[in-house]
Amino acid sequence: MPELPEVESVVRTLRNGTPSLIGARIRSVDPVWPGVCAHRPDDLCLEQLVGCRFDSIARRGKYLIFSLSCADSRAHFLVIHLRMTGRLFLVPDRDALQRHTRLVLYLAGGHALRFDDPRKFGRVWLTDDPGTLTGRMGPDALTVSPDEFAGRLAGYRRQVKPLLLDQSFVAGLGNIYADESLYRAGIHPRANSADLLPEDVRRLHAAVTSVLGEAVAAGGANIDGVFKAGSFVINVYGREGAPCRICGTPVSKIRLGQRGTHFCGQCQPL
DNA sequence: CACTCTACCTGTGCGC
DNA sequence: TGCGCACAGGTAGAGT
Repeated sequence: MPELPEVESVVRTLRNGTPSLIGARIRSVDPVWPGVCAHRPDDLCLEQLVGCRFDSIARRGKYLIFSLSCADSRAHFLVIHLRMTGRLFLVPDRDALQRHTRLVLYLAGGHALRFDDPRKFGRVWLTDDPGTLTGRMGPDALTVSPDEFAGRLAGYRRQVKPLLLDQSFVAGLGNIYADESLYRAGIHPRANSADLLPEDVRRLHAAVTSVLGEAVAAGGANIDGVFKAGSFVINVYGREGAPCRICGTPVSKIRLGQRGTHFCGQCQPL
């Protein structure tokens, strides 16, 4: 399940890996599963990608934003959201499509950018204005300052876990890192944001940015071998009943805002 | 505004 | 063994 650290890892691999996607020109497009393209009314068609060149790659929350140079010399952006199970990689263009391949962009030079996604939740957009997708998002959760975090939080009166998941509050946290951040901060997921003390808010901000920063540095998470890519150690997510690594109390699991929520009742009192 | 529910999907893992 | 079903969750949108 790609959240901010996993998406950042994809960005860095595509940008700095060998080969790099930067500078590559799109030779042809194979929309293996056409539903992968969200295609809102003002969006462009994927066929218009042919001939475009990748100039740069950025991340905004969990969105990947590819800046393109195209023949019509207008600014085009390919935007991709991996959602739950999407994966993106550069492969030799002779590589066989996989069962869950949804889109292939064949590049000049013998490689292809392939998008695989078993659950078909992931989407791509081709647009002149990525702000139509990311405009309402809050600041990036990896780099938000303590003051901005506290200032924005003060505008809400909500359960803190669903608030952390709200991309218009801060962008990039998903279910796993929201639980991990609250655990590190020692804050109960059901706590109301308006009841947090200034020191709680400061600790929560530090937890969010440090958890994400460490996960980025580790190349993502490692959940009992489910995520093989990274080595970030998970403390509560998916560990219901297992002993808290701090106090030994069995990790609790509840449902909060329709989401599985994991925490230590001892270390995160309400 | 805060919240709840539903829809979108399919692989996994459980109970029977 | 095989069947059925709950479950996982990011986001949008509708409803309370």
